[in-house]
Amino acid sequence: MTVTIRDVARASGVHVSTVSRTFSAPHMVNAATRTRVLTVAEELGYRPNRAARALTTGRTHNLGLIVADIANPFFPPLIKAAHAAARQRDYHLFVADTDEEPAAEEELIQAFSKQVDGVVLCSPRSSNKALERLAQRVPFVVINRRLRGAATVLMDVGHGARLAVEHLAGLGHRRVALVSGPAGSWTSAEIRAAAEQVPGIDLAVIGPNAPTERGGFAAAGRVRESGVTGVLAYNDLVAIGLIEGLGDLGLSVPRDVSVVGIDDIVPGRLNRPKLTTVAMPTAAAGRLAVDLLIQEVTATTSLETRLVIRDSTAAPRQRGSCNRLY
Amino acid sequence: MTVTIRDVARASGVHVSTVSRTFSAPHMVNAATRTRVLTVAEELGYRPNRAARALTTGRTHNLGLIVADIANPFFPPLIKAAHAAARQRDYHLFVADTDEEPAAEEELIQAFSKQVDGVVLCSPRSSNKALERLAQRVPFVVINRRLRGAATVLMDVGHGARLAVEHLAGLGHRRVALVSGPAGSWTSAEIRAAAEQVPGIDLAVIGPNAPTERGGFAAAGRVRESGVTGVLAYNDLVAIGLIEGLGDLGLSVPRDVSVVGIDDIVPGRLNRPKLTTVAMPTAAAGRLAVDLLIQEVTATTSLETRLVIRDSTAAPRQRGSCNRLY
DNA sequence: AGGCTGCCTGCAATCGGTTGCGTTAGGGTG
DNA sequence: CACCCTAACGCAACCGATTGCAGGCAGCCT
Repeated sequence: MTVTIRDVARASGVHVSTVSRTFSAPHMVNAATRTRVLTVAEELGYRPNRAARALTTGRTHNLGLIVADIANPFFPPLIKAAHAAARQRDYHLFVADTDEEPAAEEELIQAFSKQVDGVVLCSPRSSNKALERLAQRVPFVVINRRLRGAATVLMDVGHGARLAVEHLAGLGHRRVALVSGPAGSWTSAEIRAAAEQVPGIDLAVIGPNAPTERGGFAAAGRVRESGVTGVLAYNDLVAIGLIEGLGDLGLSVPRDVSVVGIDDIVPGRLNRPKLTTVAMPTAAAGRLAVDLLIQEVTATTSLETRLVIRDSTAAPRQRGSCNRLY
Repeated sequence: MTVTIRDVARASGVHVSTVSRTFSAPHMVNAATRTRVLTVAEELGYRPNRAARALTTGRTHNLGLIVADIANPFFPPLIKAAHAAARQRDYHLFVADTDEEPAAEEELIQAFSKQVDGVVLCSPRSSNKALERLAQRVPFVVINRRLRGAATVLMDVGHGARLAVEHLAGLGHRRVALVSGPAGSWTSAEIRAAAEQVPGIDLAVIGPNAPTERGGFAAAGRVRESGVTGVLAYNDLVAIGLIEGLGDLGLSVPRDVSVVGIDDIVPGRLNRPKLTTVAMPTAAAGRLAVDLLIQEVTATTSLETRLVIRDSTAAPRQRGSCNRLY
């Protein structure tokens, strides 16, 4: 059936331990023996069983990646990058989806624990207490959240938000709305704190909103009433929904209102108008998280974000024509 | 460190085999003993080591999922559904990305083989020969490709393409272009064959094209020259790119040209105009593939596709005003 | 009382590899 | 020539769990 180390040993006339060593400690075996074992193994189609190896070494060469929602366009680039980084070091990647449920998150970490060398947790929703408890069962690195004692990869969304508002200010906008995300979100707080620091801007906060296209769509009315000329949305989906909602109210983007998103997801790039947005380095975050995990270093990293200026922002209309809208 | 079956055995005063049986064959152990073992296990925080279990049982309770490109919006819903189905039956899912390279595909299957009970191959690019050889190492089910001897899940894109062209015909279009995909693609051939069967339609084939937004954008000129009033695009990305390209040429969708996509990916839903498209049941395919794998049934299934009519299709303009464009 | 049956449980081999330790052979040294 | 050293390999225990087999015990029948 499946060819084991013993088959190779028999066929090449050496002990199993020698075969084992030719794979895991080649320098300990005579060159001639090694090549013989190697060719026999090749002929038989032998491949070491990683699960069996893990039993004694304690290292599985597997990693887990847990995200809130695989189908959310924010995550796939991160998953892809994490996979590539893992693959490069000959690790395999379990991917799991919590459907935004903290309970599923904890359950998954538990279930993974024996089968992986570590897990990458993306924007975890569980409580600090639960996470600290779980950290004792399996090493992990957290993306997009601060957590004592765990390696952390942050994306500096605050800085990006600031750039976005400054960009609006630079275009001449004075009254800007922040269409915020869910209450209690770490990201939401970061964005708000940064946006409020930009001088010369009169900031209206509209929210909380669902972090989805529908959330943005639903906020259009309040944005209009607020009389702002520029908007920073919680994320690109919200921005896209908002643009559509504004369109239904007769407001055109960027002519009547400028809109900046956050994340730089694919649908935003394909949107019309193409979305000006704060690019989150999700690929870099995924890659880095995997590297930290494999190298077992506990560090806190903050990744740069940058502003990508496309077509959804422009200078505000003249005061006269602007007023006409209200 | 990590609590094993032996720890539980010692703490509850029974032999390891009894502990093992309370978990894997509960009916074989006395109720009183069972509850005692269970409570002790709970207290100690014992969780069976699946890798160790796999060694004797031969079943890992892991599945592999290999796709061409995780970041391609077509795949995430499929991955999510596959994960959910696996999770429901207490399986874990390895996810891998081949970056469209057949060699990576074969390598990944090999690497997975010892560690999974089966793998789901999505639109595999490898040769039939290679796949048939690999099928002997590990069971797999193939999505979106016919393969002798392997379980297969097909999405009936031909039927969908036919519905799309019939939809255009029903709106009054007579001259329709098929903006095709890469040469040699199974899907591309299916679409073309089906589209050609619709009576009363004069079909122009434009292509091959890259299956991307850029491919669609680049095809806009030829679409215009062909003088068609309706287009069926190879997929939604091509459709989105095409719409943008047509816009740059002064042609508006759906006023001047109707465009139908295929796949029903998120960016198409968010696009403006919202894309009329052939919905591929990717979630159902992912779910089904996993179920087939777990139940070890070899079957060929063809999933229904359906047409989702949105805003990118309309009746063609009157002949006079239409001619004005050329 | 003796024998039979069936339920629980223990024993030990096994899955595929890894690894500390012991053995052997060969070479170098005094 | 005796001695030591080292390189190369074999031996066997072990990782954490499963499972066929056998033994103990209670209950039932004759």
